[in-house]
Amino acid sequence: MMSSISSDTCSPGADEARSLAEQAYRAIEDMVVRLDLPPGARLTENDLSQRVGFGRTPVREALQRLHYDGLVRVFPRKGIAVSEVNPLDVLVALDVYAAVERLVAAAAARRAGRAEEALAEQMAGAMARAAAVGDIGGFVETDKAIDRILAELSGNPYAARALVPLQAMARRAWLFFRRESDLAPAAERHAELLKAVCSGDAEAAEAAAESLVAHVRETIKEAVSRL
Amino acid sequence: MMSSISSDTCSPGADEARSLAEQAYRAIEDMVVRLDLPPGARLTENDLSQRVGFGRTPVREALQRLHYDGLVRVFPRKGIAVSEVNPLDVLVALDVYAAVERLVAAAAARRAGRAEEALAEQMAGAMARAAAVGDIGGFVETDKAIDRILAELSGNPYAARALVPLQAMARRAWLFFRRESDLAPAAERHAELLKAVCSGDAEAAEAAAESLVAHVRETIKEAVSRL
DNA sequence: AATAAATATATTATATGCAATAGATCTATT
DNA sequence: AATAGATCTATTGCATATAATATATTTATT
Repeated sequence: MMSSISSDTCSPGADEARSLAEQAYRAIEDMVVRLDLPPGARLTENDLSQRVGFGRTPVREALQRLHYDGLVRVFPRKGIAVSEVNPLDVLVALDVYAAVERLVAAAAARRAGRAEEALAEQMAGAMARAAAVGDIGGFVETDKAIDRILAELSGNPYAARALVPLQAMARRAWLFFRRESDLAPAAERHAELLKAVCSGDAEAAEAAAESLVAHVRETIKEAVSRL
Repeated sequence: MMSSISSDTCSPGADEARSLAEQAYRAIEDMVVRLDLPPGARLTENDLSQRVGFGRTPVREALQRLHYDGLVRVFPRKGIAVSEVNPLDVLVALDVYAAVERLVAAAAARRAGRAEEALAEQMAGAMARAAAVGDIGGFVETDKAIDRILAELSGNPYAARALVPLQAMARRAWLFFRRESDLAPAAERHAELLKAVCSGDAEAAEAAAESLVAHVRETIKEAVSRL
């Protein structure tokens, strides 16, 4: 009977049953973003197949998604490479990121209620703690979680979808260029964004989103100026 | 030697050698957007395989891209369906479309020069003629060409990339809901956008982009009000 | 006749095999 | 020794076979 419209455009949630291709995507995306697979690293479908334990097909499908996301480059019949982190490119991408993230933040603020406050504070706390201890893994994990929450809260799956590759790129670039001292300010910006959203003030949320992107921009510009 | 950075994030140009998967994507995308495969139509990988003349693998890869674009829905082990045109969803997507398209229009305006004027006028003319004669095929073709030109001119491949699914969705919805009388105004909006971009006036270009999206919005709202 | 179980069918998900090709290595020729 | 050609190797692109599963159909039972 084909059922009525379930609003999901695409990806299954965190705990749902996932295809091997989906698992492969998440695994490889994570390795790329966390710089575990560093920029420029050469990959082959076979390597990754064995690494994640699935056949070539799901890995190949994952790699195509990563290619669309701009995280890897495919050289036909030559191999695959993790994309370089080009700071000028990232700055260009950040313009798009800012525009869409503002929209998401504003929409989320308009829809947020008291119910979200607890979760938001929990996230802000987790991120602040991770930052204080220098726990990069935890920081990134919380960052991803916050992005998921805002996307969900915004009620705009199209914005969320557009954001996916931009977030991946921004996150990776930030991780690549960041210094130890950037952790705490970033956590602070996230906390302010969450607070603005929960307060229901759309304009404040937009400003907070802009401020967050500005921080990333500055981190990258500073790194460039050090070259 | 792996060559230096070629700025392409992804898709090959119009005339370059294309993989079967790329060809399949373009063919099926076109059929979906032009409503040749109508909303709700049931598909199978095998059907499409035979229809486009390739094996299942490239068709499957194309379908996955279309899935990410939101043009088809995949029901695991049940089949595939062309997405319905949900006007409320489209209106949500148009908010994102507007935000990104404004950015693209502004960037294109800042980078446009005298060289582009001829092409722009040619495009505007082609679209106006198609509209006058009621040549939907030609209209859509020109519309796509204009989008490609603006994306190229903007110098922001990330915005262009984000726009792809939004343009497909907006185009399809517009084709679905439009009436004969919408053709000419749409062509007019496109012409104004092109003119604003070529004039180098970023603010005017943004306004023109907004006006174009507003026209789509109105077309859809009107259709909804007729239901 | 109605219902439940069993079976068949349709379809995607995954694995694997083969083809095409880019690049590296080896060989022969001068 | 240097170079051109040939051959080998690695790698993705594509096709196809198999597995898993959802749905439809049939059959048996009451």
